Amino acid sequence: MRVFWEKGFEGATLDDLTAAMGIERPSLYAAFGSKQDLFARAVEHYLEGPSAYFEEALSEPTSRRVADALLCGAADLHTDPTTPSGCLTVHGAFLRGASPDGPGARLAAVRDGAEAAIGERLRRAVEEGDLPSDADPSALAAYLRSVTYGMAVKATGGATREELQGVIDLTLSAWPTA
Amino acid sequence: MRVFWEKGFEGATLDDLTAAMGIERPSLYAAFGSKQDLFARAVEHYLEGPSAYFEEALSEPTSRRVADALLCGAADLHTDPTTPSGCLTVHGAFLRGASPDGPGARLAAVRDGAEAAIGERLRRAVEEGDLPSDADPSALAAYLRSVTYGMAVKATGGATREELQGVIDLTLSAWPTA
DNA sequence: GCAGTACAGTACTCATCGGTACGATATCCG
DNA sequence: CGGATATCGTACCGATGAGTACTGTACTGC
Repeated sequence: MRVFWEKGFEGATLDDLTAAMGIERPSLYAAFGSKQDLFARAVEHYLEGPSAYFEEALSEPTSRRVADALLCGAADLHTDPTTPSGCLTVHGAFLRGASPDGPGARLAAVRDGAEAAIGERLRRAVEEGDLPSDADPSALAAYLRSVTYGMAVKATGGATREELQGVIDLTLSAWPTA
Repeated sequence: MRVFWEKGFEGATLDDLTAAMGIERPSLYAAFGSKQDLFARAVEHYLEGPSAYFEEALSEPTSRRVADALLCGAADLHTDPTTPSGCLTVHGAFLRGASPDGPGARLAAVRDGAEAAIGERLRRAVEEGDLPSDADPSALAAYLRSVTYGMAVKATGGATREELQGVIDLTLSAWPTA
């Protein structure tokens, strides 16, 4: 997973992958079938492990705390010194092949699903009166995702957690209150 | 330029490039030297052409108008139907090689330079009283760049100009006033 | 009209990538 | 202890990428 995270799908060669896993190529193919299948498994692990903050964030009681948890979770993850910088799913947004069943499409679905989930959560917040009735949950979700993507790009380029905190603070200062 | 813009440095093959230019490989090498050199030229043209909105935006009279022009210019560019989606420099943020003189490093310098230029402009705005004295120009610049990068990622994934406008509106609602 | 030169295009080289066949080695069961 | 089997690793294959040598042609200068 870390190899894909660090180098992306195309940047990760089989030599990289086998070296990181301590197994040889035939074993890898016996266990996973293909590079694409292995990547799919890596994405699953990423979503269940490092990116698990996401689901937890959606469970926060107020929309503002949801937003804060999403942004801080992403910033923590993208600058965690024990893991590669940046975001696996954002890294995968720039794949050569655009085949509808390829890894790029899968990641696009993951990203779209995440934004939709945030939108749903914020829609509930409007219903609960936690957000003003004229707030646009979809736009707020797109905003949060944009900032998150942007932080991933900046983290890939070497931004620090502190810099990203400044971004988060400004982002949240735009958050509407009921 | 368009080929690199659309496919990135590594995604653009020599066949793509020669086909787009209507010349053959040896002519390309005679004229530009190498793929990297050609890419450097493409980046120059990108900065001077499509991305020229940037310098104009910095000349806007108020910091808020600077921010608005930067964000709208980026959104327009990234969703212009006559050009590839997304941003050449963001696309290049995810290159395999990390060689200090490679195309990745060059683009990183471009991105860092852009953020620094925005920071400078906003610092001036603080001095001029156009921004409150407790505003943090660097943080605001990082915020603008994050949103811009995020819009580029979203545009690459197919976001529309209208969606991005929602992001811009929210982004600017966080803008401090003197 | 002819020699010299510059150029365009074809076809090649070398490296690397994803994926696999095959031989060597170890393991398990009778 | 022996043989079938499962597993591991080396070595290979076809495809594709960047970069280049070579040949034929057109054009210039005399």
